[in-house]
Amino acid sequence: MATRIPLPSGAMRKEPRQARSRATTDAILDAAAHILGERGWAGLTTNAVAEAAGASIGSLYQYFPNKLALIDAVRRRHFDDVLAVLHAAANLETPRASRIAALVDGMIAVHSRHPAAHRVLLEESPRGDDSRGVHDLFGAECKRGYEALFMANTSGMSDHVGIGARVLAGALAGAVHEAARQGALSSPALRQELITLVDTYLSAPRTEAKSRPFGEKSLRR
Amino acid sequence: MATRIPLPSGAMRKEPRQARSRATTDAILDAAAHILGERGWAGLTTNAVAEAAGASIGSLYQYFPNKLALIDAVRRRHFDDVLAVLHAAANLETPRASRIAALVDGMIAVHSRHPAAHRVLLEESPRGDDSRGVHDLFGAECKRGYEALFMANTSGMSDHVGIGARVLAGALAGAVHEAARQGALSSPALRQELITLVDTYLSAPRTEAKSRPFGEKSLRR
Amino acid sequence: MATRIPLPSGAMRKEPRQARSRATTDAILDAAAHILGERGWAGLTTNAVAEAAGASIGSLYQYFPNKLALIDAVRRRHFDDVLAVLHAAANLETPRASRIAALVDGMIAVHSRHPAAHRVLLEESPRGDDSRGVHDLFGAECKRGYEALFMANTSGMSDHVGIGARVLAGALAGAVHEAARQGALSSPALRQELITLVDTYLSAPRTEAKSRPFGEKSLRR
Amino acid sequence: MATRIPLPSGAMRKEPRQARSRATTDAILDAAAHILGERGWAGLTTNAVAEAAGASIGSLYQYFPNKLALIDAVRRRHFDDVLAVLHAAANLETPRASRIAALVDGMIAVHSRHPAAHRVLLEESPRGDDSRGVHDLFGAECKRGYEALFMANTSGMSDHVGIGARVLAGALAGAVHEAARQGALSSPALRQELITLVDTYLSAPRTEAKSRPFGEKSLRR
DNA sequence: AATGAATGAGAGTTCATTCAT
DNA sequence: TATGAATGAACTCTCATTCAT
Repeated sequence: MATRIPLPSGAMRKEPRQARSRATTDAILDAAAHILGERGWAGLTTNAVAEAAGASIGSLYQYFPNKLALIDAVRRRHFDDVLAVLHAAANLETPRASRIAALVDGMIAVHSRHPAAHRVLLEESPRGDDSRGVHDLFGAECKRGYEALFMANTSGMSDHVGIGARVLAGALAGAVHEAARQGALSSPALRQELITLVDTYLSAPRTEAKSRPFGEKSLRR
Repeated sequence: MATRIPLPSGAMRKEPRQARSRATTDAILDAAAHILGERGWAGLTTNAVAEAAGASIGSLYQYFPNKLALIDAVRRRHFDDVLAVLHAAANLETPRASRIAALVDGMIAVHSRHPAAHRVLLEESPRGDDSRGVHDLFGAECKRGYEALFMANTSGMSDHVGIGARVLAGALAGAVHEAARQGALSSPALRQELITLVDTYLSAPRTEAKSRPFGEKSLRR
Repeated sequence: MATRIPLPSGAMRKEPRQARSRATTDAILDAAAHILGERGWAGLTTNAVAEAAGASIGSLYQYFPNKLALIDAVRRRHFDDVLAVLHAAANLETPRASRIAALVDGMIAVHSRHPAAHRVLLEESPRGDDSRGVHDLFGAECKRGYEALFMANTSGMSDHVGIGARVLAGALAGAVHEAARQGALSSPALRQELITLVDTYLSAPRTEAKSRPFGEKSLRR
Repeated sequence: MATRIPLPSGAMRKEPRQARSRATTDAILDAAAHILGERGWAGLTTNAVAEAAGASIGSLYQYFPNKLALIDAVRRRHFDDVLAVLHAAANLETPRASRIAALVDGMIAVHSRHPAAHRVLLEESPRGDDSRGVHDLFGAECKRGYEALFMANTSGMSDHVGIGARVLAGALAGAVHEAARQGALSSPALRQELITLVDTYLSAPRTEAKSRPFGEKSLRR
């Protein structure tokens, strides 16, 4: 594989300010996401990305110091999208149902662009050294977003905010990825079930009592 | 040069019958799962697997015709574990709460062995040629298992069995994987939240009415 | 891992159009022929070829998809050379003796470049998948060439054209290869004996009578 | 490939005196010749030979110190056969035509056992270090045999004995190998053409005059 | 003696990355 | 600035050979 990491692998070699540069980097990122989804990590070669983007391999390295920085950038873009969805879903000025629908619709929309790429991106793929910073930063941001959403939509108080947010995040992402794998992202039934999933989970009665022994009774509402 | 004899890339070159051989192949599979979780697909080299298993690279290839067949075998083992959990959770002779607890506990247990390996295994990693068969077969089996579980634990009827089962499967796996990533698999709070997730989702009122327009009302219990 | 894309294993990955590329591929082919003659098939490693050609192993694979395609290319070049000699030797506008001398001199010249490589090339060395096509095509072309030559230089008619051409082809190649092995390719005595071989063989009286019983008499002139 | 040569690679580890051992070594040699002809040098692996011979790889190494010694033994057997044919063809007590027929028939017979193996064996395949001795010894013996045959069947004197013998040897072997490749070894026409080839070549008028300038005239009888 | 699992050097091939043009 | 030929470290896989049983 090689994966030599000579440079500080910083985000980008040069910020693309010109319109042309911007178009090139976007094309590269799109190509990377596309190939990632289509052929998986094993099929994601820098040369393949460059070719699919209509650029030369040299140009690719003009914008991204190495392969890891490239996929980090793809990931960052995906995080941005997810973050935007989360912010919308945490907006208390809209009714609860709308917020949940916005969350579900947003997640579906986000994953509709490169259906298969995201799971590879999130679940696998090594993180660039820079990512240790950037990725964790965005990961934390996502966590905060989900926690805000969790608190905004949950009725009672709960000391499970951290865990609950992660469970929600994982569950929703998992269900969407699974649907993406089956090519069922656009099914109305999926939408409805996801809403049910999120709605019922967030509606579950919770108390502040720490580690209340779980028993048969607690399962019944 | 060794004229390439494609081999069905199938399961194994030779079935390990002796105790020793069996121990070796198991060690190899464990090593592969371990490395997969520890270093991801990019870090999974056949030599690293052999070394970690305390075997020589030659021995590895005595049992697995190629790298893909190796990870397919790891995947198959994981599928078997998941399947066992599903069967237990679909057992109608135990009370509902027990079934759900068994499902959650089982999934947590299954993912505790190689916390990080499974997401890489399921979400990424190319499928061997043989996998197209074996994997899909197990995938279908899992689907059936989840559908049985869905029907066994859902109160009303629903025409969303297929989608619902997938949503449940994806959500549970996603949440568990996310927790595994955070190293929170053994947290009691996680267990409780997962039970809540599954329980509330399965308890959600469903009707046979096809594509009932989703509105504010349906979100309220 | 790089999902194996079998490639027609065909001629070349990219046709070398530029002068530089052409020089590189030629150097590689020469190096391959050289090593083949010097160290035999067992000594022909792709890395050795690349090094001998003054190129990197990567460059070699830029032009030849695999080792088999490489030796197929070497073979093809040799076939071309042989074909050219055959065409010259079948030219009826020159006197018979000249034609035969041209054949012998041509074959000696062709084998003088890589004295030992050709026998390895023709007698051994697996044929690439593509070769099945290309090689047989050239083989057929050679056969036609030899048959034309046989008919052009034989006095009487014969129903042994096919066999006779092959015998001539094999005999001449065999004698030249044997001489090459002894390093006697440039000996004038060799030239004379080869001419004698070809001349007397082609001059032998032949009749159309099928399978005339061979007896003592037929050996006497 | 490895081809480590640790032992003096002497002929054989132990002379097979017992009948059983003898049968095993013969089976191994036959298997080697068979595979060599069938799959070429690249397909000749020690494990394949052992399996084809119905022996274990361990047994093979009990009789042959390494792969090279194995093929040297195969070669030696072939040389013995050829030598026997040469001796018969040099026997002056039988009429000339019979001698030539014996040569041709013998060579055809020798190559009928493993049609394709011999060319690989003679033309290619590395010589074991021991072979340097054994092979050259047999090679010299063959050369002497062919020279005897050449002198015995040529009418006039000639200073081309050495070259002529080699040309004859190479031509005959080449023609037979070519026929073997085409699967035409048993054709009566082949036999007749080979006899013509040898007969006319040996019958060609030769003088002692050294390097008589070759011209148009010398081609006409 | 015979067996065949195990070994590991080394061969074929890929692909991240550089740099001359 | 853009290109893509060239590079070579690292990877997958084979097979000659050994040795415990």
